[in-house]
Amino acid sequence: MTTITLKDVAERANVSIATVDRVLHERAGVSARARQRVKEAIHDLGFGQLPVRLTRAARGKLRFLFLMPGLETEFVRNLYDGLKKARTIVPDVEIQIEVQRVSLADGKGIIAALEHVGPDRFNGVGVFAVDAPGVRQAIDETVDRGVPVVTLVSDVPLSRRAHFVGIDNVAAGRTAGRLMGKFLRGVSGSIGLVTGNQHMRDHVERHMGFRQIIGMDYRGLKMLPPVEGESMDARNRSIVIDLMRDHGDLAGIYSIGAGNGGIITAIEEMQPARRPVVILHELTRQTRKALAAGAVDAIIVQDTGHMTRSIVRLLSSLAFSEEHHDDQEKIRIEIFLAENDL
Amino acid sequence: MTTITLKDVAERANVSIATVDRVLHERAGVSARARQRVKEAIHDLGFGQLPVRLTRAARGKLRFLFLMPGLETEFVRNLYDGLKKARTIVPDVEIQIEVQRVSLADGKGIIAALEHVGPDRFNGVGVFAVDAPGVRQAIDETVDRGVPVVTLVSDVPLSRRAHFVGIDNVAAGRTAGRLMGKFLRGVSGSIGLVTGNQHMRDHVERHMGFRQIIGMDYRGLKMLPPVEGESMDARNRSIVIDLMRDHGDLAGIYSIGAGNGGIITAIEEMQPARRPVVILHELTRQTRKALAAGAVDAIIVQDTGHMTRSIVRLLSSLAFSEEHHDDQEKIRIEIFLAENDL
DNA sequence: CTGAAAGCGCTTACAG
DNA sequence: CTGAAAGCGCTTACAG
Repeated sequence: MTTITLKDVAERANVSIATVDRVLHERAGVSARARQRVKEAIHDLGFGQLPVRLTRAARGKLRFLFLMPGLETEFVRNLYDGLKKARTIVPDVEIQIEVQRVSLADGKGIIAALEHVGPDRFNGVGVFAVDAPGVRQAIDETVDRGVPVVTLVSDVPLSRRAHFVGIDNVAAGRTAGRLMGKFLRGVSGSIGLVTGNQHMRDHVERHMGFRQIIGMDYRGLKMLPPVEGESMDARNRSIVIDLMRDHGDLAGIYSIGAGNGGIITAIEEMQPARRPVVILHELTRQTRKALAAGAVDAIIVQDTGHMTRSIVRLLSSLAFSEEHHDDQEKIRIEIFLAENDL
Repeated sequence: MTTITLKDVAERANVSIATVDRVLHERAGVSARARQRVKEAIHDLGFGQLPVRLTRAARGKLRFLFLMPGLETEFVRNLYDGLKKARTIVPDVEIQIEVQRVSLADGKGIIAALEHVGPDRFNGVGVFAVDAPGVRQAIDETVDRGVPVVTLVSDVPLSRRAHFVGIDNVAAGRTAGRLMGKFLRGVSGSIGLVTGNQHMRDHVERHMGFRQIIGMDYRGLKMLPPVEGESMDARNRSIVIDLMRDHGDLAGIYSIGAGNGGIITAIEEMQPARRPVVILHELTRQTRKALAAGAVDAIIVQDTGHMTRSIVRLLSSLAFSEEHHDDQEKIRIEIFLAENDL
C-alpha cells in the first residue's frame, strides 16, 4: 500500500501543497472551489491512503447526531450519560455528540429530523428507532446522502442501517420466560403481563418470546392478556393492583417496558400473602433497590455503557472506513440477581 | 505540553539525530552504550513527550508474556484463542504474545517463570495466578524490575499487580447460591458441591459465597460437604454417581470448577426420576450443549473474549502510561440460560 | 484566497 | 557503529 502525499493531491487538484494542507486541517482561507477540488482529488486517490498523521489531523472532529425518545425514562437518561462518556473511547479523535429528542409515538419525529441530516453537518447518526411507516425510507435516504446510520435499542431491520446496537428482544423475552418458569417450578397460576404499548417493536418482540416459552414448557402457568401501561409509573401501579385483586392465583408478573416504580409500589401496597415472582427489564435506581431488597426476582439487562461505547466505536469506524471487532460489539442479554449486580 | 524532538534527545545524549532515530525504531547498528545514553535522555526528557508519530513508531511492537495453567481445560483454551484475537484490539500497535504454561499445583512454576522476566524481553505480563507462598513476592519483584503485571481469572490481591481482570468469585458463588435457592423454591433436600481443589482461590471463594446464601436464606436445603474432583471429567463423574446413590433427596448440584462433562454424563447415566437442579461455571462446547438440551439449569460465566481484550488493553495502556476506561474493563458475572446463549 | 519559499522534523544513503 | 548531509513531507510566514 502506497501512501499518497500532499504533493500527489496538490498535483491532481491543480492547487498548491499549502492549500491541500489547509483543507485537510479545516483551516480558514480556502475558496469553496479549491476545497471542492481537493476533496475530489483525495476521493479519487483514496482517503484511506492518506498518511496516518494527516488523517488523524483531518479526522480531528467527528460529529454524530443521536435521535432519542422524547419520553425520558431513566434507561434513556443512562444512554445519554453513556454517550457523554463514550466520546473519549476512540483514541486521537474528538467526538461531538448532539442529542435530539423525538416522539416515538409514530415515526414522524424521526423522519422530520433525518430530513435535514447531510454529510456537511454530521458524520453519522444513531437512531433509537420506531419501526413505523416511512422510517425505513428516511433512514435509507440518509444513508444515500452519505451519512451512515446505526440503530440503537430498537431496530429497523429492513433499512440500510449499517448496524443495530442492541439485544435480540425475542430472545430476551424467551429468557424472561425461562426464568419465570424455573422460578415457578411446579406451581400453577396466572402470569400478568405489563407492556408499554404495541407500537414498540422491542416490547412486541419480548412479549412474543415470553409467550413462546411459557406456552411450550409450562402448562401450569396461564398467561393473562397483556395490559398496556405506556411505561408510566401511575398506570402500571393501577394495572398491578387490578391484577392482584382480580386474580387470586397470580403467580408471576413480567414487566416488559419501563415504569417499574409503579409495579414495585403496587406490590408493596397490596402486601400479598405470597408475593408473585417479578421479572422486569433494565437497571435503574428503583429496580436495583427493589432487587437488593428482594422485592423483585430478576432483572433482564442490556448494558447502556456497553451499548453507547459500541455505537460510538461503530459510527467512528464507519466514518473512517475502518474495520471493527465484531465480538466486542455484540450486546448480551444479561440476567441480574442482587448477587451479581456489583 | 511541548513535544520533544529528536534534536533535543540527540543533544542531551551527545549522539547524532540519526542514532536517536535508530534507537527509537529498534534498528540494528547501534552500540549498547549509545542506545543506553539515548534511552536515558528520553527518560529524562519524558517518554510521553515524544511526538505521537514517533512513539507510535517506537511502540511498533509490544511483547507480552502470559503465564497460563498447564492443565488445559476448554476454558483455558478459550483464553488462548481470545488472546490471539485480542492482538489487534489496540490500534496502530503490533502486539506479540508469548504463552507459557505453568503448573498451578503450587506457585513454583509461576515464580520460576517470573524470575527471568525483565523489561528487555517483555513490556508486560499477564498471570493466571495461584495465591501460593512466594508468588506475591515474585510478582512484586517483576514490577520492581519495570515490567507491569496484571492478574487474570485468579488474583493475588496483596501483590503490586496493576490490575486484576476477572470476576469477584465470592459474588459469583453467591449468584449461584441465589439461583439454586430460587430454582428450588419451597423444596427440601441436599445440595451436592463439586469443587476442583482447595489451592485455587477462585474455587474457595465461590464455595464461600454459595454457602453464605444457602445457609442464610434457604433453610430447607442442606449442603453436603464439598468433594474435590480436581476439575477432571472422570473423577467428577464418579463423585456425582456416588452423590446420587447416597442421597435420595439430592435436589441440586453446584459444580464450582471444570470437568463438567463428567457431571453431565453421570446424570445422564443415572437417569434419576427427577433430575437435580444443576448450576455450573463457564461456557464450553459440552456445557453449552447440555444447557441447550435442558440437562443443565444455568451457567455462570466470565466472558473469555472480554477478559482477554481487557488484559491486552490494560497491559498496553500500562506500557504507554496511558489512561484506560474503567467501565469497559469491568468483567461481569453473567448468567446464561439456553435462551440468552446466542 | 493563493502559492513560492523557507523552515522544521524525521529518514535515508553514504562515507569513514 | 556513527554522523554529516541530502532528501522528503508537512507547516508556516509572507507577499501579492
